[in-house]
Amino acid sequence: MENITIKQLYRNMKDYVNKTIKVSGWVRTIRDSKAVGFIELNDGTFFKNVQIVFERETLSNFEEVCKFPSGSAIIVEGEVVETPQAKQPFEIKASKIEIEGLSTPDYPLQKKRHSFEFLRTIAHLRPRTNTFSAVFRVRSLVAYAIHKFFQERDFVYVHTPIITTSDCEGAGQMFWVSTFDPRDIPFDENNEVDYTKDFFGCKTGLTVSGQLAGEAYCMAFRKIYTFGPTFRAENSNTARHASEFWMVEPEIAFADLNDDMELAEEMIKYIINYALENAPEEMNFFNSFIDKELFKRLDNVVNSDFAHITYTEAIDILKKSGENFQYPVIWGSDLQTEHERYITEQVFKKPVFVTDYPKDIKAFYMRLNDDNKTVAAMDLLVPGVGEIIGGSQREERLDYLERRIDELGMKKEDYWWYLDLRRYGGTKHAGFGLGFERAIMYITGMTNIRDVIPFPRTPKSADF
RNA sequence: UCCUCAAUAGCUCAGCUGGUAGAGCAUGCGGCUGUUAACCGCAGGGUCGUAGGUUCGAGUCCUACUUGAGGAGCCA
Repeated sequence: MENITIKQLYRNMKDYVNKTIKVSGWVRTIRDSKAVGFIELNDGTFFKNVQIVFERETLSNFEEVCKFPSGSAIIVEGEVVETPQAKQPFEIKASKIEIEGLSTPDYPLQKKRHSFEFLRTIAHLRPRTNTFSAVFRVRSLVAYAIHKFFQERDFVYVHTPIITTSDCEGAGQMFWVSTFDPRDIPFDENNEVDYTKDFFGCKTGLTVSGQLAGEAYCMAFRKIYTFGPTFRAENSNTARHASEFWMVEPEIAFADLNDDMELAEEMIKYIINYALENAPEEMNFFNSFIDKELFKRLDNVVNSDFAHITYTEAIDILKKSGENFQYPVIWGSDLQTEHERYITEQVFKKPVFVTDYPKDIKAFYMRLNDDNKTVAAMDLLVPGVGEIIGGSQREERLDYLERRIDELGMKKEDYWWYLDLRRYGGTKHAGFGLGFERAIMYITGMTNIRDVIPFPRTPKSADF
């Protein structure tokens, strides 16, 4: 007998109607009465459940089935029957129900709403709930969409190192990687930690960004992207920060900041469309139960051009807004969250690129503009989530880059290979970093980054 | 790291100005000819986050700590 997935059933229902098939999955709930019972069965392949009907008269183990606790894994044989009047389009009249793995009555997932906080404490079971089933299927699809988007455009996927000596200057605190015995760390004659005795013979950490390495491959393949885990040891306690997250970092050669923004906008629209087209049930669920404005917002993103504004213009708008901001609006200081929110949520009500920030608040590798005060940087701000992308045109002029490294008191030797890229046929080039989880939050309407990562790592929390 | 709030049954919460704990859901048992967050009846279930303190008496007041949430900083 054919073993059918619930996805197949829903997608090609007509092929199975009035046929006897076999399905297997996990019991979400069971309701029973004297003569008949109903099982909500989910087999993992599809967001929706299939309803299994079982009757005392026709099922030999009726009593036993009634007592299956939620969560039990079962195998069902039965006939597919159309039910046009009912809530669900069809159901399965069971002729045989076998237990594969029994659950227990203390199964933590009840037939009721659970708080996301509680579900985080059972992160190993939460993918069995509607919300997390939807989140993580969408996460998977969007990851695929990102590869698809870049591969269709001839980008080369580069695996930049996870363990690295490059700390990308200011991108964030690193987790250090060492095989030292923490109770017995060797020191040199200056009483400094002697990293020459460590595993790699130097100080190493987990990557905070693959960008610098990405640039090297960009200078060979022209268009590249990275997509991998990123680690930041920042003591950030917000709904938008995690210590381990995934980042997408494309880098394009012979390209300037405008090309960079075009790419970013095209990519965001592409992945949103991909989710809407390939996970309609999940997206409908988000729109109904997580964020009632979701479709409205996403439609607005997909169908409108993103706004563009320079940092200086943004300061101007904020100053003239008449809003009573908690933090003063001063040219030269970074935009505060309240400022960013005002611009993207109140002024434009859609994604906004803010460009050309003062050089002193941005990283050393960003290209100096002709005004000598600002750099060719861009942040993409979106309503609700805030900064979802940060990018820039990179400084390709060797003398400018060296001068900047000196100004900031950094050591040129540490960047020898990065400077080489400018020495040996450097071109203008640009790139950006997309916070993958922030994109998932934006697409699903989930408001906490801990709920879009299977087993999230945040300060004081690395369970599972 | 800072500010604010929270922690009571498996879950979600109530518990007033201090007088030794309650509901709904879940679970168990029973009932119900088709339910769909099923319904009806009965039952079991709590050293009130931890450690101190004030008090005749603390879930309730005070202190510290832990964990969580929201906001801020940092960023993606």
